[in-house]
Amino acid sequence: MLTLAFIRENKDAILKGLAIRNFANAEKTIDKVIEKDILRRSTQAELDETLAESNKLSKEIGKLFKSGEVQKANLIKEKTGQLKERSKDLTEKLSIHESELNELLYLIPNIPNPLVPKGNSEEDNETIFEEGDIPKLHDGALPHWELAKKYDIIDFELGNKITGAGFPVYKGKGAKLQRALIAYFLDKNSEAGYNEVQVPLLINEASGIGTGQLPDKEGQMYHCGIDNLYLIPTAEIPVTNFYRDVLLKESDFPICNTAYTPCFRREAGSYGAHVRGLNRLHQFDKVEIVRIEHPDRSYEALDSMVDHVKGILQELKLPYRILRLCGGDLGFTSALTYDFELFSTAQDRWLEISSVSNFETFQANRLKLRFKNAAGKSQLAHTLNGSSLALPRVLAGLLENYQTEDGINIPEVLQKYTGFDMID
RNA sequence: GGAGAGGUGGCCGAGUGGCUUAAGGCGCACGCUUGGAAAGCGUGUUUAUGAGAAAUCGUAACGGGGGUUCGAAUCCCUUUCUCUCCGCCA
Repeated sequence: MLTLAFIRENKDAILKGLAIRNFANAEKTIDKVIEKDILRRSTQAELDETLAESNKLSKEIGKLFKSGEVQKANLIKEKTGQLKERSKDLTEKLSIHESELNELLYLIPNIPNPLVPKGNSEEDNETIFEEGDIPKLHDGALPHWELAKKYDIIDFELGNKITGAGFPVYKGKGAKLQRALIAYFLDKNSEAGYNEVQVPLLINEASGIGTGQLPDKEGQMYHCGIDNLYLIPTAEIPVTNFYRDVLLKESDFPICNTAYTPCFRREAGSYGAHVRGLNRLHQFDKVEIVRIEHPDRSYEALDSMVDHVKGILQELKLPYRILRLCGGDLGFTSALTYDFELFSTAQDRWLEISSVSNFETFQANRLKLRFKNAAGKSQLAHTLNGSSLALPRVLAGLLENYQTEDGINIPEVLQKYTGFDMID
C-alpha cells in the first residue's frame, strides 16, 4: 500500500509508474484518492474540534460538581448533548471516508523502479543474464514425470489417492534428494549470513493482511474454517510478519532470515500441459530468504540476493537465466523483481524457480514496520524477499538435465547430503 | 473439552469514575560531580494523526470491538490472546 503523503506529493511520478504497469484509469483513481483524503482530513479536523470542546466542558462539569454548584453543572450538561450528537455523526462520516480511502489504496499497485521495462506480458521481460551449458541429452531422454516413474522416486498416483492432484509422494532416493536440496539451500543461506528460522505453517488473518494476501486473495490459500487460519502459500508471510508493528533501531539493519517450509497453493483454474508433473503443485517445498533493510541500502541488498541465488545455481551446474520483469508481469506489491528460470532440457522450456523482489515501503506500510532514523523520526523500512530456491522445479530440471542412459547423476555439491551419486 | 486467573508505556509494576498519558522502579539519553570510573544528583525519555516555518497546540490510543456516563485504564457486554489446574495427546 502506498502512503498518502507519497501520493499527495508525487502524483506525476506515480502516474508515470502506473503507466509502465498498464494500470487503467490511473489518473482518475489517484484524483479520487486525493479528493477523499482532503475530505477525510477536514472531517477529522472538525471532529477534533468538537471533541476538544466537549472535553473542555466535561472538565468544567467535574469542577462544578466538586464545588457543589449542581445547577450550573446541569446547564452545561445540556450543551454537551448537542456536541455528542455531532461528534457521533462526524465519527461515522470519518470512518466511512477512511474505509473508502483504504479500498482505493488497496487498488493501487506499487510504483515500479525506473529499471522496470515497459511491457504487457512475460514476452516483454528483459533477459539480463544467462549462464550454464544446456546439456545434449541422449536419444530417448525423458521428461521428469517419466523419469520419476521409471526410477520410482515420485508417485503422483499415490498422491492422488490420499489427497488429490498436485500432492505428490516422494519415495526412496527421490525423498532423500528433496531433503538434500533443502539442507544444501539452508546451509548456503546460513553461510551468506541469513539467520535460519522455523515458522508456523498456518497464519492468522492479521498476518495475511500484513503482507497483502488478504483481504482479496483468500481464494488462493487453503483456509481452516473452524479456527480461521490459512495455510501459508510462502514462508514470506510468517517471516515478514515477525516485524509487523515493530519499531526498529537503525543499528538493527540488515535483518536477514531464511526459512524452509512447505507451501500450499490452491492454484484454482490452472490446468493443462504446463502443469504436468512437478511444474505446478498444490503443495511444494521452498527455502525462502527475507530481508528488512534501510531504504538507502535496499537495492544493494537486492543485488546481493540475486548474486547469492546465482552462486547456488552455478554450484549445481544448471543452465539458467535471469529476467527483469516488465511492468505488465511485475507483481502487485513489487517495485523491482528478478526471476530466475531454469532450462528444462527434456521439456524444452524455461521453468521459473526463483523470484527476488524489492517491495520498498509497500509492505512495510501495511505492516507498520518502521525504524528510528538518524534524525530520531520513525520511517518505513524496506522489505525484500526471494526464493533460494523452490524445490519441485529445481528437482525437475535436475532430473532432466542430469539424466544419462544409465541413470540420473547427482550434482557433486549434493552428494555429501544425499549419500549417493546416482539414481538408477 | 472443563474450571479459574490475567492482558497497562522499551521492560517491571501501581492504579475501581474527573486532580491519570498514566505513580514508582529499571533501562536509555544529556548534563553536573570526579584525576578517571562507579556511585550520587539533576533534566529528559510512547505512538499515530491534524494545524504550524518552528516553538508548540488539538485529537486519539491502557489486547480488539461495542455500550453506560457530561466524563471510562477504572462500570457493563462481546471477542481474542496468555497463564494455571484437570482431561486428551506426539
